[in-house]
Formats: sequence, C-alpha cells, structure tokens
Amino acid sequence: MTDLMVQERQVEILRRLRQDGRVVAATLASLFGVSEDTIRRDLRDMATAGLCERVYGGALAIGPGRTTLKHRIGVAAERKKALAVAAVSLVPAQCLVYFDAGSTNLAIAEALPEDLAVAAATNSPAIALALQEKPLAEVILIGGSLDRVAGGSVGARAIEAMAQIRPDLCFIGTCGIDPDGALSAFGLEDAAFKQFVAARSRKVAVAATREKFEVSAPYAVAAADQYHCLLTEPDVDPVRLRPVRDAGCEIILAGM
Amino acid sequence: MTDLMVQERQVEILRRLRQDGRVVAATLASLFGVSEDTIRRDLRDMATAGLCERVYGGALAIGPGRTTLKHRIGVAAERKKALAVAAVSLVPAQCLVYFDAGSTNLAIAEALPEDLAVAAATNSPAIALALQEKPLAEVILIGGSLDRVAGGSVGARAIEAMAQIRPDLCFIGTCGIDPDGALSAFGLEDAAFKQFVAARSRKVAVAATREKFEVSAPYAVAAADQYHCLLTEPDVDPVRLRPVRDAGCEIILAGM
DNA sequence: ACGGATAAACGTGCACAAACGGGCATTCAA
DNA sequence: TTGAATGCCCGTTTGTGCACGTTTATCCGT
Repeated sequence: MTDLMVQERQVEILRRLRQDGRVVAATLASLFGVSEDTIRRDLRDMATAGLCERVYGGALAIGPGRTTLKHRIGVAAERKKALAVAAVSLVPAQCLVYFDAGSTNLAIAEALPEDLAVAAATNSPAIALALQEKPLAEVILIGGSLDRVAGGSVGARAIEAMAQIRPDLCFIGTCGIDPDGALSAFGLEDAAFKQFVAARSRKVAVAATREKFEVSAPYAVAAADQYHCLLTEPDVDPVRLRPVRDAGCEIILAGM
Repeated sequence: MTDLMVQERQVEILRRLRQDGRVVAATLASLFGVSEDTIRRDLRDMATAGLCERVYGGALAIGPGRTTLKHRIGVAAERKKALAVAAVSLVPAQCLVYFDAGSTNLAIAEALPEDLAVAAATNSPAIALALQEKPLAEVILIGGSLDRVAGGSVGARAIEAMAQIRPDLCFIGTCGIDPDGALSAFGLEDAAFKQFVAARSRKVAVAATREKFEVSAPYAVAAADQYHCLLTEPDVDPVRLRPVRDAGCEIILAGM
C-alpha cells in the first residue's frame, strides 16, 4: 500500500473498523508497511478519543453492544456531566429544545432540572427515555430510520418530522472539530440531518469534550459561524478555540 | 472459524447463551479452535462478572437469578419471556414487523433472534434501543408526542408517520382484555393510535400475560375479530378464550 | 436402592510466545 | 532548532496450552 500520512492511516483504520468491526494490529502493520508499535500508538490514540475499543492484539469497533456503549458513557462520564450541568443553564423555561443523538447530549438531557417545563425533542431513543423521567417535559420523538452508529433517527423521514418543528435551541452532537472550528460527523445521513436541524434552530449549541478536537470526521456538519455556542473543557488549547470565537461564537468552559 | 480475540470470543459465547440458554465447553473449544482450558477460563470470568451461571460441562444463561434487564421488564419477567420466545416464531424473515409500546412487546423485541433479517418499526424508545442490538434489523422509529403512561409516541404526528408504512405483522399491546375478547387501553390517544396501527397491519398479534384478563380499561382498541393471533399463558381460564377463538382468532399458549 | 468404579470435567501451577508500554535514537519537515 | 512521527530495544504483562492431581456425574453390580 502506498505510504500514507498519519491521519490518512487512522481514517483507513477507522474505515476497516466500521466495515469489519475489528482490526488486528499485526495485519495493519504489514498492510501499511509500518511497525506494530506505530499501529499500537494509532490504536491507543483512537481509543482515548473514543473511536474504538482497545483489546489485546488489536481493536474492536464501538458497536451497538451495550457494554461498549456504557463504556463510552463511562470513560468521560464525570467530564460530560460537568459539561451537561453548564449546558442546561442555556435552556430557558417554556422553550422548545432539541437534543441530537450522542452520549454527551444524553448527559445534558439527564441533567435537565426536574422542575423545568419545556418541550424537548430528540431523534435518539436513549435520550427520549431519559427525558421521560422529567415530569414537566413534553417529549417529542423524531422518527425515521435508526442509524446504529449515530444512535438516532436520520434520513428522509426524520427530516420530514423535523420540518414540523422549529426549536428555540438545539444541542448538536459532533464527532470531531476541525482546526477551523468546523464540525464533522462519521455518517453521511447523520451529517445531513444535523445540518438540517441546525439550520432550523434559532440557537445552535454544541457540547464537546476535549477529545473531539483530536478527531476529524469525513462529513461536514457546520462551520464555526453556523453555531452560536460551544461548550467544552477548560484545558482545551486556546489556539483551537480562537477561530470559533472569531466566528462570533460564544464559548463556555466547564469542568474541573 | 477465524481466529477471534478474547473479547470477541466471549461476546459470541454470550450470544449463544442468550440464544440457546446454555453452552457446552467442549463444543465451544472445537468451535473456536482453542483448548477447553481457555473456554473454562472464559466461562469462569463471565460467571464472575455475573453474565452466566457456571455448571459442570459448560454454562447456563442466567435463569432464576435476576438481571438488571429484568428489572426493566418488571414483575412477570420470566412469564413474559416465555411468551416472547413463542411470539418471535410468528415473525418471518424479511418482513416489516411493528412493535407497539409496552413491556411485553419489549420482551418480544429482545427475544428476536440475532440472525433474523427484518425491518422493525416501533413507537417506543425502549423497544428501539433493544432492536438496535439486533445486527440484522433495520429499525424504524415512529415519532410523535411521547405518552409517559404508554411509553411510546402517540398523537397526530405518530399516526402521520405510521401512515407511511404498512406492517406485515404487528404486536399490539393491551392494558386489558374484556370477557368478549375486546382489547382496551388507559389512554385515549394511545388507544386511537393502536387502532390505527392494527387497521393498517396485515396480521395483528396480541401478547398478553394472564393478568390482562382481570383488567378492563376505559378506551376500546379492538374487538376479538379485529386481531388474528392471541398469545397468552396456559393457565388462563378457557372460558375467557372461547369468544376469542370463536371470532376466528388463532390462540397460542406458551409458558411454564 | 445403594455404593463403589470410572471417565469426564475441573482447577492450579508452569512454561512459552505474543503483545504491550516506556525509553531512546533517528529522520524529516516546519 | 524544535517538534512530531517512527522504529528499535527491553523488561513486563497477558493469553494460551499442557501436565497433574482433585472433584463430580454417571453407570453398574449387588
């Protein structure tokens, strides 16, 4: 195989992970013509970024399996919770708020105060379940084809349903944040749906843990000037936040 | 079988446990191409993690014990599971099956074989989550206003979304079964939605534990001649089943 | 029905190879 | 020059199979 740059190699590994659900370190090493050490480093980085699950001998895709999902929720749980607590303060009473699928937004939905009366829409079954626990929330479920990777409805039906509502505020999930502040996603349909939601919402907020800055996903979701508020962690490199702030986006730092 | 990594092997063992209720160490050893010692070690670890019950010669799925999963289903877990196992045999491959909200139908969705390729629609976030675990299922989420009591979407939007599909088979939940075999529900919108679904489906199945025969709910859903298959428990009074059978409805008894 | 014989299954300790992680040197581009 | 990416070395960890003594289920003769 032709020599690839680091990012290219990692994207290719990710592709194979999605295709086969697993990769073997030794195989990848000979495939890319690099040492196993390098592959191990790739896999380690990708695992800390939450892109795969590291196992002895290689790595596994983060599948729909609840063990890995719980794992994904569990790893950065406290940090996500801290983000979530800050995020809910953005939600005014009596508004229509939309939660995009994703573990970070699930944390936000869980952190919603019990005594807050809002209409809450989501395309994620998991988030819908969490919202059901909030007695004063009117829950609106956005239907469509369920995307296993994204964890929520996407596609034509979802967009159709989404077209019926206009959220005052939406929390968009993102798989990666580019150096210029642009958001990206791993699925074509997922990205398209996020775009549509963002375009319909009066205010667009993005909550992202620090790992998101290390990841670049293939499909564009929104440039820095297309969302209004970024919640992230205090220890993110300020250089990465500069373009976002320059685009007129409010930046909220939360966490320990 | 291709060489699997430790975690993959254990996941596969778990899958077989769920499917067959038991696994034999020797069989697994030759299947994976590893020694029985390795399998024993796997089984021991899984038992320690509370994933299976270790017995002489292999392991059993957690039966009499209680899992976290069963908490969600509720009190009549084992009986619902027995119903569910019988119910999934009604689902042909490559069909479009609809699961109405409800704990009994959740059990059916969970009992769906992993290797069954179907399109599965539901208005319940909880059931959607369960279906997401089935790798070969295309999951369609029916959106709308979430009804807390019913546990699924109802209302105009849900009916709109439902009007887009025509299930080959649907499992309708019921809150009560009248002496004449008529189904009833506790919510007006919920009942209306169930009616709509039943009317659109080629075949309508109802899975109900014996308690349902003791309950009468205010809103009518379907008379005995409006559904085609009733799954219930063997110890239900035959007198109660008579009118259902007379209406031309197939009756399947399942359980211990 | 009972108790002992027998073979299978078990667990433990051990050995070995593969995989791992950290440290260090080298390369190369900014 | 500096920093990132990579390969190599080496001590450590992990997964696995084998050997050996123990436990358990099943069968069979009384």
